[in-house]
Amino acid sequence: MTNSPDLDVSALMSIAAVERDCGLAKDTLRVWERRYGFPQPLRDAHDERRYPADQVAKLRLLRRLIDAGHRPGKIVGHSTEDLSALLRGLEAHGPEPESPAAREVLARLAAHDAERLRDFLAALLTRTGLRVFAAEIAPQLAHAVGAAWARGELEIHQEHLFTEQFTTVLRGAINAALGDGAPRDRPRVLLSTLPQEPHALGLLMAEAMFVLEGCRCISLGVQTPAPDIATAARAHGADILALSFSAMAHAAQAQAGLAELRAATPPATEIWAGGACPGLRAQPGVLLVRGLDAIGPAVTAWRLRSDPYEAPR
Amino acid sequence: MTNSPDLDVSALMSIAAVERDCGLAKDTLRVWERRYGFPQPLRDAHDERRYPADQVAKLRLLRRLIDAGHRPGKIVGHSTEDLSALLRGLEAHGPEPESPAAREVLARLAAHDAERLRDFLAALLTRTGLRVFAAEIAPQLAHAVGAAWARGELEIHQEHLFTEQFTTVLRGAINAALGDGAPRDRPRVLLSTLPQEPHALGLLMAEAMFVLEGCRCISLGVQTPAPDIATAARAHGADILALSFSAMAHAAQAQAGLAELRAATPPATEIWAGGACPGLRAQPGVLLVRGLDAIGPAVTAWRLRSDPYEAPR
DNA sequence: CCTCTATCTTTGTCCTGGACAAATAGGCTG
DNA sequence: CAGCCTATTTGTCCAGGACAAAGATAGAGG
Repeated sequence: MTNSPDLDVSALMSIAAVERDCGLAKDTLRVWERRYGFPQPLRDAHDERRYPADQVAKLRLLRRLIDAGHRPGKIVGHSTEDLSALLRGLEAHGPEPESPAAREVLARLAAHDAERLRDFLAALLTRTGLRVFAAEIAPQLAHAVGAAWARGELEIHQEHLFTEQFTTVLRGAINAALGDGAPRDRPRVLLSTLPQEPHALGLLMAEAMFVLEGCRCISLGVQTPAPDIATAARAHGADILALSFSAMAHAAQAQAGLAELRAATPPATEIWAGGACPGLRAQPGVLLVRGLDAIGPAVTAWRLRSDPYEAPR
Repeated sequence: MTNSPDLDVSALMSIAAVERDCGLAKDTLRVWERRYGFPQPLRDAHDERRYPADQVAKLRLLRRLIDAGHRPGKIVGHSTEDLSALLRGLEAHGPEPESPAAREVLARLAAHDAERLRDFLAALLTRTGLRVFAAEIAPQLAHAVGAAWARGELEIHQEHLFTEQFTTVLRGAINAALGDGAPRDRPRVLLSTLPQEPHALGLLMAEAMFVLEGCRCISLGVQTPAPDIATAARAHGADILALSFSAMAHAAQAQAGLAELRAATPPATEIWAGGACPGLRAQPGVLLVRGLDAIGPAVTAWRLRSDPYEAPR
């Protein structure tokens, strides 16, 4: 018998399964093996790679650390325990200590209590009003959850749960706000993110701010290719294109995308970029809107620019 | 000047972009080129493949036809027009050729009228009620929009716009439905999709059906890795895991993901799979729920199974 | 004539090992 | 300390070969 300590090899994950689970491309997995000697999968009867569960676990940790800014070559040699410790140590000293609201949210996430999480968010929204909630509380909470995830205190599914509940509450509030106070006709704002940005939270917060200013908002959701955003801008006669870039976005890619978009869009259409992405810079023809609080004044300025004679409301 | 008829090559799609867009693996794209002589991408300055838009469009058609049961070798030689005709022929045998509601939605999308599109959807919902809307109208509309996109009649941004408006309306209705009729405690249903499935519409429709049955729903949103879904199931004490697979999903990948999920989840937790994905099959430990109408009876059956003595409401 | 089984063909995925540009780090100078 | 230049790191691409699983086809037997 050959299957004494090693269970049947075919039960282990194939390279395709690992790619799905860890988000590391097959090519990357193979080149790491060649260069760093890790991972070191077994081989099945067809001489194909089979990854034991512990190696997959380590790969997941590596992925998260790399996303957080570490380099593969520096950390691939460490033990799984060391990596966990590293992950925990990250952002242990955030700029903000952590608001009571954020602590409450994290506690409810830790308890997997979806309903009470949503109730809490809804109550917070009612108490503070949409403006304060969207401009101050929401980014704070999103940041706290992101940081907790990077520290390894939250599982991915808990982040998903937060996103889902948060989206529900905020979207509901935006719709309610649309009801009272008929929006003005202008500016027409088209909101989206570029293909490399799958996070919808920032976009939603921005939409809330625009709606509060009485703008006419059209959201395309996330990950619209630049040429399609440009086409949509023309089709809808948009005055402003609002692009959101989360903290995880890559600044260089963002700049390239914005340049492409600027080139494809009529000059009369303004492009506004914002979000927590570090290193996001203004460039010719692209207005950088730093923070959600800046949206209101920017819209006022736009209205003055566009029609100085219309009295402000 | 070298850029006479051929625009800049670097604007064309890379092999990775085509993989994302068409759902055909890089290896597959290369081996097709070698075997069938199609696609035949240009090469950029680094001798890397660059795919013109028309070839990508044909690849999308091929993908759909293959999912519908055709073999690559038999159809790869046909022209784009022939393939469109084939695809139309397939969909002509659908249950309805195209409902008046679908035609109306497509018309409003064509006019880029976001607000009237949403008003129309909301009115439709009010008129028919959530049950009929979610179970019958919604899939019909989603299918019609998907088909129109595949036929090249809609731009991507119009599909995005539809998704966004549709999500808003349906999510609002689900929340309203949560208000009346306090849900029963069981079953607890955890909803999500696997990483290869980014479409949220099917998931949302399913959630509506579960909520109407008085289930306690927890949605993780889309693209949760299988191990994380399993962890979440344990954490929430879920009775049922509901997975959605859209028409664009790859049946083989879906099966593999479901098998992985089944292996990682306690046997007491049921796994239900559904959606428009062609070729989706039941497998040991996974219940195939064919169509949204089947959710109600399936929940009733679950309740009988789980507690035969509790009187049905 | 239909059904089941055995053989042939098609097709997706995996493999090795090489290459290279983009991103990042490190060192230097003003 | 900021800005520039160089070295290293790292992800992705490539070619072309191999093979098993899935699908089609043909033949045997009811």
